[in-house]
Amino acid sequence: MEMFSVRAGVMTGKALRPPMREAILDAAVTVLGQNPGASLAEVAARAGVGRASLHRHFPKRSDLIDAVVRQCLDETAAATEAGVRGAGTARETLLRTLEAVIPLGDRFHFLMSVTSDAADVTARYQADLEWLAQLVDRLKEEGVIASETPRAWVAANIDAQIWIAWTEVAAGRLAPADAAGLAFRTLLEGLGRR
Amino acid sequence: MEMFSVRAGVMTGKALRPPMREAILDAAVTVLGQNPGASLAEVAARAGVGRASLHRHFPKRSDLIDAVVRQCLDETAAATEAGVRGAGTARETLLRTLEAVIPLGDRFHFLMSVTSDAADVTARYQADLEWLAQLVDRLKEEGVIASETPRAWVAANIDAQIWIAWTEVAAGRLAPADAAGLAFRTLLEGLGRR
DNA sequence: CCCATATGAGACATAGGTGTATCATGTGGT
DNA sequence: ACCACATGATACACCTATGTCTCATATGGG
Repeated sequence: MEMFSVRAGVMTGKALRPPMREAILDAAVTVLGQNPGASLAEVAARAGVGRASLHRHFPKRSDLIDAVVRQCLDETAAATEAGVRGAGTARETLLRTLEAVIPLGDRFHFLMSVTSDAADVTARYQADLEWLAQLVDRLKEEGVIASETPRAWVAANIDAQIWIAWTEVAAGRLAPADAAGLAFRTLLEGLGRR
Repeated sequence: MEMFSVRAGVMTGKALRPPMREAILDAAVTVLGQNPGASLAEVAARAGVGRASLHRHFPKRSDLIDAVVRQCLDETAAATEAGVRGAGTARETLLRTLEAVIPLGDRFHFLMSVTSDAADVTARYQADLEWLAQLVDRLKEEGVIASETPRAWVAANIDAQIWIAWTEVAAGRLAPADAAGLAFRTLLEGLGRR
């Protein structure tokens, strides 16, 4: 179930174990995402490291939280950026964004359930919300979405579809390849029969 | 912001202050709903009650949790029952259920975020899920929803619409009278322009 | 081979939450 | 007026999590 994001190991040909910092962050996303009140001992155990080592990299609990939030913001930002990069209609951008973001559902969920009071974190969070608002406006301009629909309502529905799709995929009830399409269709056309 | 559910005061003509038990349960829904890890001192303070008195009514934390979960189950069950009582199409039942359940969004959210291991609680929870599954089946039989759509997907979307609608109402961005209709329309027709 | 560095394990003090007991006060009913 | 009872405040012991420290070990580079 664990998935290590291997970024090092380029220079040397040897298979490098991911740095401890990465292992801890990955474990924190999983453990704290399921239970925001989990102890650092649980996080350390999941990461396969000693609790003392965890404190060496992240002296205080809030340091760990902030680092995880920043990583989640990095990953989701990279995903949404990739979705936006290919120019096209807002409708196509929405679909590409769903495809890119749904696999990061656990990251997404973590950002929802945890609050960080670091200044840069809240700033970046606001930026993400602003970006989403602009996408909604473009969808309205293209006539994809009725302009009377409240922006907050649309944004909340997009978030919800991402979360639902990831949950269903993670539960094994939905094929990963089908997730984005189903979320896209449900978002725009609902569950009603055409 | 507080809303006391007055059930006593029938025999006597005097205006009775709601029993302490009710005040504590209401406070627990609010406080523990926002932060499941909140301390009992916070709950007691919100209820305007001493921490010792809280322990007299609910000796252990788990007792309080269980009591809150049971009350939330009672309230949501009463609401859904009212929605089902009036015979009609599944489509009408869904709309009535949304109208009845959305105002209980905080209760609903509490049931989602908190886990209780009491036997009767899990049993009633299963019963609620079963009820929802039957409603989904009826919606499919009537042709309201495509029969290929996975049951879990439909159920998750109904839950999401309830939560979104309550959140928007609570935030003051949506009129309570509009909530159920908007959720109903979004659920069946999506956000796309007709 | 030797050494710098990082890690794991454990001990330790501290803080905060939980649960219990006690006591003074206030309220309602008789 | 009196009494039974519930409440609030306080003190207390207990437990868990946190954060710091020390020490033995291993690993990797020079």
